Amino acid sequence: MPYKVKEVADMVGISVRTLHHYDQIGLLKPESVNSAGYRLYTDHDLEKLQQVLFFKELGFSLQETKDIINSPGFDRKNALQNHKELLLKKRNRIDEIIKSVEKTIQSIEGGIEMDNKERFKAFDMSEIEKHQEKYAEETKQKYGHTDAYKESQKKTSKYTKEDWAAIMSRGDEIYKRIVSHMDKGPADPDVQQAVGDFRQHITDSFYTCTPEIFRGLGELYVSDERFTANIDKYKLGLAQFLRDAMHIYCDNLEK
Amino acid sequence: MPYKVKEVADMVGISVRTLHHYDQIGLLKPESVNSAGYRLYTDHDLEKLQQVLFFKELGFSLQETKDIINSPGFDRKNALQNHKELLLKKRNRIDEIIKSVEKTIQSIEGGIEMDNKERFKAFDMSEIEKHQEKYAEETKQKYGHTDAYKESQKKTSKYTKEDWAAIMSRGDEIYKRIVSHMDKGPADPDVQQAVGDFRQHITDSFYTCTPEIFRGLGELYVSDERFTANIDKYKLGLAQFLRDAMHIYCDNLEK
DNA sequence: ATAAGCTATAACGTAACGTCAGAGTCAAGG
DNA sequence: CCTTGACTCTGACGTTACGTTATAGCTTAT
Repeated sequence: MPYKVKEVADMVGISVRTLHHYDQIGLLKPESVNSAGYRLYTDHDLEKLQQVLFFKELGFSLQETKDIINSPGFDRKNALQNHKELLLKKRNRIDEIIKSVEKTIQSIEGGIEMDNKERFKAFDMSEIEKHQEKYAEETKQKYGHTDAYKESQKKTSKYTKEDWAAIMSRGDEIYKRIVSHMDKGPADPDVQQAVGDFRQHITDSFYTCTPEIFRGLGELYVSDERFTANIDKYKLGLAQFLRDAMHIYCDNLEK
Repeated sequence: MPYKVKEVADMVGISVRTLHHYDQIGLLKPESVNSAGYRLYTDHDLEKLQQVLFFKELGFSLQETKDIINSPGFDRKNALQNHKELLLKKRNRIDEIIKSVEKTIQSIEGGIEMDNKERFKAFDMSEIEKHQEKYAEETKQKYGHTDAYKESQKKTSKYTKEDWAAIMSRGDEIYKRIVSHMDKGPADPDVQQAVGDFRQHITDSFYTCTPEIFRGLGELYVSDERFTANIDKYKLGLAQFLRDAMHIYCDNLEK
């Protein structure tokens, strides 16, 4: 009943290496592994693989795909609706390019010059990219209202003024420690140590900070200017630096 | 009148780095460069860029694209016809995927299982890939340069100055050895031995030198005066002598 | 029991750029 | 005339999503 790598690979038209890779980065881990270490995929895994291929077709990176389909708020049906819309846009783009090809042929035949705006407007991806970003943003926001959020609400509701002060001071200390090591780059052991402490601090004070959430948090620090401004008060560029360091930290966790 | 990098980049919706890259690999070099080293693109360059983007859209690698559009037999109009066909296939593929998405939605709503063949057949690329290969093959043949050319490009691209020096010196040595035996005629064993070494040298340094290619090369040495002149620098008449010796060598191989 | 065909991990390679760093260029405004 | 900000250059290392190769263990049919 379970499928081995090559069976899956042949069935869906991808390489064995691709499946290995997806396993490695934690995007699609087989439901089980036998005693010899062979990966065994179930129908459920294939369903997930289909999802992955949809996202891939639409130009999402594997990391984004992973973040989206693993987020607690992920709604498969809603995702598929979104896919359909994006695919329609993609088709429109191809139609535009086809028109552009036809026009170019005509311009050759008729000896007519084509102007440059005309020549390149069909390649425009901004519409599609916008939709993608919106989509990614949407799903990210959704999980702001999930378990982590609830847990946080519950914990913080009981905090006294003194508790808050302690938490803020601890955060302050960690930020400053990171700033003091900034010159050594985001991958530096001391920085990574501090980043680990930071994650623990969040888990202790607010909610269970999973690697996924932690990564998302890092992204937020650069994408939301309110966060950026607040963090950069410690040192200009800290937000970006922190995001990078958190990213590296999460990457290392997965290995 | 000429455009600078950023102007082009903004006009077509790609990055400056991409243009740098295309220049670097020789895919799209600007028509001119000013005294400060600034790249200056003309309308003609933009036309070529449009071609490149078409090929890119269709999934050709930059190397393939380069080979195709630089080949003497390249016919722009014919290429565009081909593009149109491929784009139509691509659109069909997207239509299939859209159908697949719809079916998946239905299967969720209806609680119906979708079987695995069904699930993945839309992602199939074989049709498109086949067309691409056919296309690439077609234009390649027109050129006459085949795999040997490609192999040579690949090998030689990695050579350092030292490598080149070694190769040239080895060729030099072989030529001189042949000259030293010229009085004994092209069929002489020592000459034939040297000719064999020469063929091996070509295979090692450039491309798999089959007997057919080797024979053709010999012909080239007398038919193309640039080759003749170069070889006759060692000794007047060497080119003709070498051709004869290579001819005999190949005849002997076939027996 | 042995070959053929599959599996594993590890590690290096590749394509098409992205992303700095360090330095020169150029047009507009003070 | 000089400065400043936006633009340009050339390296050169980083990244993504795998491809490729090497080495070794497993499994199945003859």
